[in-house]
Amino acid sequence: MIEAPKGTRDVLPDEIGRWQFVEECARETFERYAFREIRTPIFESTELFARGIGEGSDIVAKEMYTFHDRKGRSVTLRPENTAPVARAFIEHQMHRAPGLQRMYYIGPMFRYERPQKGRMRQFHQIGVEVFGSDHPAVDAETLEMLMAFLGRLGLDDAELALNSVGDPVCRPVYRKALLAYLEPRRDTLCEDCRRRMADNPLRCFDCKVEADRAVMARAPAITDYLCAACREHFGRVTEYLRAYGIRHRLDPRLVRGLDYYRRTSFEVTLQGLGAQNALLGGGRYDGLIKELGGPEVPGFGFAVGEERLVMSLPAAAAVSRGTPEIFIATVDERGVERALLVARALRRVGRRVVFDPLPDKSLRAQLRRANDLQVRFVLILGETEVRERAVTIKRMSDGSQETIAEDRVGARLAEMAGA
RNA sequence: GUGAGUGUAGCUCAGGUGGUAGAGCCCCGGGUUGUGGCCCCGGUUGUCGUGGGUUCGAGUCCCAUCACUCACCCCA
Repeated sequence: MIEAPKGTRDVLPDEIGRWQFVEECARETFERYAFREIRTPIFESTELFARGIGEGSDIVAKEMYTFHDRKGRSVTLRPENTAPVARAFIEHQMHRAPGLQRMYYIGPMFRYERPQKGRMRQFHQIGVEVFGSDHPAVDAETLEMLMAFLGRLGLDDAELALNSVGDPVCRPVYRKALLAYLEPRRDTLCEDCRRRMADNPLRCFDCKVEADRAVMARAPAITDYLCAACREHFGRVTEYLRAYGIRHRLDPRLVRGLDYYRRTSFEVTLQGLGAQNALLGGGRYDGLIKELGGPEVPGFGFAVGEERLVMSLPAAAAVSRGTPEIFIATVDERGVERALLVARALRRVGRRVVFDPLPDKSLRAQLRRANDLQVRFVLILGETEVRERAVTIKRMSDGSQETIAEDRVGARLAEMAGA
């Protein structure tokens, strides 16, 4: 049997309502803030991610789905979408448009990893990007939009953690200070942390080893090393958040894995997600456009893991949608032909009609099926009805039924449905 | 890439110490020769993940392999 590839899965019709609910909520919320959708290719030149995300990041180093096309070009299934959106921004000279550019996207991403709870090789992200301003109000307003979005989904226990990771002026200074603290303690740290010290000492803050956490708790905090400009920016962001009344936790140990982040960095965590408790992450990336060969344009954005979102949705949000309201039952071939015509007439006036051509099944079996589908009405087209050009309408809620002329069915159903 | 756990019916799972498979749900039919839900009666459903080995005999023991799950790494 051929099965879905490792790390991929089907979202079946029974579950799709939750996905559609989340996506509609996202579109509606984001568009209130003047964000517009952008759709970029699902694969890009490998170089885009190597330069955008950073050669040293785990994503680029070991998690990309990279292959060569028939002409030998190296292409990669996108592992994230900020770099592709930035690429599109540059390619289409969007900095020449007046004002800020605000975009959102919804779609699949790919990372070659061992699957576990909340982590798939093909997963989906809902994300937004704002280009063209480094004003802290952009950070604050986008965060406010994010929290509004989560609120509409009923995720009230989401926790926002916030930090500033500095910029190319102050981060190297902090890095040096952190290493100066860690070096004398190298021997007490775990193997992983010693490795982290070499490539990105800030990652030591993510360590889960108890002893290491104690060491890191007393480590210097990046917020004490920010340059004046970064400190000013971060201060303004938190002020705006206070003005909004948005609950958040300042976490000087919050570091993110992608190289392009500057200044504001944040994530939202939720209980119940398993070991992968980050629901989303984001931040400011003022150097990215330039790095990719574009003009000096600042940016800010975040990406939500849609699987993790759907997983965390309150049960009450499990809306079933578009279910049929009318079922047509027949008992012979003559009835089938009438059923096709009656169904078309009803659909033309907007009713959702299901007709399973099962005249060989007993009426009882067909009604059982109608009951499973939870339709409100069943139209019966038996021998008598066909002969008299009539239709029997059965109301499933109380079992009552009446037989009327076929050409009056639409009007009568409208009355009954309205009542 | 590393570690642990689990693979038996469409689904959820039972099957001490080896004797060639079971329940509930679902599905189908009937109780109602044209009427759902509840109830009752009857019925179908399996290469026991795969391949080897031990044995008179393997769902059960051994080895290998694959898949899934969870965790590490890292991240959404």
